[in-house]
Amino acid sequence: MADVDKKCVRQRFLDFLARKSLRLTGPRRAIIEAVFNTGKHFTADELLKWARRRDKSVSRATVYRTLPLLTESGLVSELDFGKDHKIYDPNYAEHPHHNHIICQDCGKIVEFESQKIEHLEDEISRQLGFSPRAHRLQITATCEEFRKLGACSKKED
Amino acid sequence: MADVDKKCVRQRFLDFLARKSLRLTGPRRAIIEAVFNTGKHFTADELLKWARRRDKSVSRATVYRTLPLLTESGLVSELDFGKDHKIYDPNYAEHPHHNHIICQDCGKIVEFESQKIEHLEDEISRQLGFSPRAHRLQITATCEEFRKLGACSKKED
DNA sequence: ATCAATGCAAATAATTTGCAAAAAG
DNA sequence: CTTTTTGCAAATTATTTGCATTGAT
Repeated sequence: MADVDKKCVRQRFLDFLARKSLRLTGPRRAIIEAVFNTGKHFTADELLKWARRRDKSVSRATVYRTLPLLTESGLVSELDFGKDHKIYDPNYAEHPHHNHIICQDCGKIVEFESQKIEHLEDEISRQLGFSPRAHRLQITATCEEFRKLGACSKKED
Repeated sequence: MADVDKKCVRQRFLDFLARKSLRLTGPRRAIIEAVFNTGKHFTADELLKWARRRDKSVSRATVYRTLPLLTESGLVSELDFGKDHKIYDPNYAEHPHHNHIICQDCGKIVEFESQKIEHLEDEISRQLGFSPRAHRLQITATCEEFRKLGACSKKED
């Protein structure tokens, strides 16, 4: 993601705040910077850590109060992989229809899009009497590289 | 689902218990009956309620300790719709590859299968260097019937 | 008898909330 | 100044766990 895009998305969120007459405070600024300077998925706890690097005083409560604003703005989406915590995805604005592959070996989350799958989803939904509004497709997989080499170059952290 | 199937699935779970030398106790029996006598998705709390109809003494802890056995057996699957609780699906054994449509209007969850989508999922996974192990596809939709008539005959409870 | 399974109550852990103080517009 | 936002600590809620007791094999 180019720096222009990051700036653009951040600006769109600032506009969102302005539109709702919400105030741009120090803690909020730190959280926003943290969110839109990463391309990675993150948890509430990670976001708190990142935000505190910019402003030591940011509280956990403020992070939890800001996350709903981010998802409401449509610029971040909430993921759920069955863990006890939610994962947030800052890549929603650029690719609103993307899906996820979660690697069982390295934990990495890879994103992909498919017009074909989406078209089939629409078709089936209609047949069943529904109008699709959103979809979530998650594939759990093992990594071929890991199977062959016993290690995975995609491994994070 | 025919009664034969229910009996069959229940029997498969009893076999699973035997294979692992796990004991068939009263509370477990009540929980098993409750699970395999419904075709509906359920929460831990609902299962507790149903099991207690059969055996008043069943404790919440036992329900929570039995659920992992059910999923481990492969006869029930765990769903996650981003709510604060998990939902369990007793229809896994018959249709291990099914997907879900969640109606925003009436809350109903409809199941469907699609070979075509699954084939595309496999293809894309391979292209990205993965071997797919499991997949979860959830479509959130609105109900056409509701849109036209202002009411939804699928509405549950 | 032996060891797994239970109920109970207390413990977890992520998230939410009440409230008085601080800061934005 | 007025209203929103904050940090703190306490509350919430689904789920898990320690432990003494019960029950299946």
